[in-house]
Amino acid sequence: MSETIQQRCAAKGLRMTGQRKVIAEVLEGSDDHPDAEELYARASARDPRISLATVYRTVKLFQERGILDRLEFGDGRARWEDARRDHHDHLIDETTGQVIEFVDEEIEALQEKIARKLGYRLTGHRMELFGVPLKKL
Amino acid sequence: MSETIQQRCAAKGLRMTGQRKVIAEVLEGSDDHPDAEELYARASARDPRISLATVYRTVKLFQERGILDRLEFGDGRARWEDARRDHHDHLIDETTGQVIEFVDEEIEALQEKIARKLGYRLTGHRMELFGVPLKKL
DNA sequence: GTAACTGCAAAGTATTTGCAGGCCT
DNA sequence: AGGCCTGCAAATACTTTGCAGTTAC
Repeated sequence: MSETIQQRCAAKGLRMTGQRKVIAEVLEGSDDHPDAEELYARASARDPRISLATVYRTVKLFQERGILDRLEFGDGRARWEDARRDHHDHLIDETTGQVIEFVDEEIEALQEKIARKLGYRLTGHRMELFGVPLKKL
Repeated sequence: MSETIQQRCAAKGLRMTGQRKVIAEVLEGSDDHPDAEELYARASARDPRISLATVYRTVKLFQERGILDRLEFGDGRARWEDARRDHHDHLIDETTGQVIEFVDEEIEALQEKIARKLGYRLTGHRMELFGVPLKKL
């Protein structure tokens, strides 16, 4: 495993308040894609001394520091996940809202190829397969 | 070229009010990705007899009928484009917000392959390359 | 000690909706 | 004619922010 979120926060010199610790722990223990409200619920369960506003401020801060990735699944709210989770992509079933994680080696190469073709350089791994109308076979 | 938006509306039996005609025309004449506010501005320029609420209702209706695609570029508002535009994908520069359209044959095959692997079937062509941190070379 | 952080509530965006009147077919 | 559509404004949903008090370092 790679460093915990808290370790990365410390490495970046972030002041670790009680609230930030709790939010970091919640995120470390999540392998799904919680939105702010859900994070707030999980964090409040551990420590009620926390507000929704702080959740919003914290995830934004963590994202700016590259600790979290912000995801959008098309339902109008932002979702969050540890930027250090093993690389994977998301496939969203627009009818059910189901999120499927997957990995594909070709995507790695393709990301690189397309970016290069367009005169860009990839500095991260996040990619979304987005908005594909799907039906179960 | 394929059918106009208005033709597809008629084919689907949608009542063509003055407002819907104007919005359809604006969309037919757009090759970018306007949001609701921008569509409202362009439509108002042609005919001031239109409200923002109607723009929202109309794009939602058109999307449900498969006439428009809804895009999300990570800035919190929905963007719209004709679902019949030539197939292409979007690469978003998260720093500048710049949207780059591109086409890549491998993506076609990859979409199909991944969907199949996961037990899904693609019924459309829309895909987004999303959330990739980029830097100009 | 002091600058950064937090809770609370109010403000800000983007989008949706109830209602009374207007317009396609 | 009759139901669908529209404008307006209020409501909703998500997120941000001003301020006064609190806390990490």
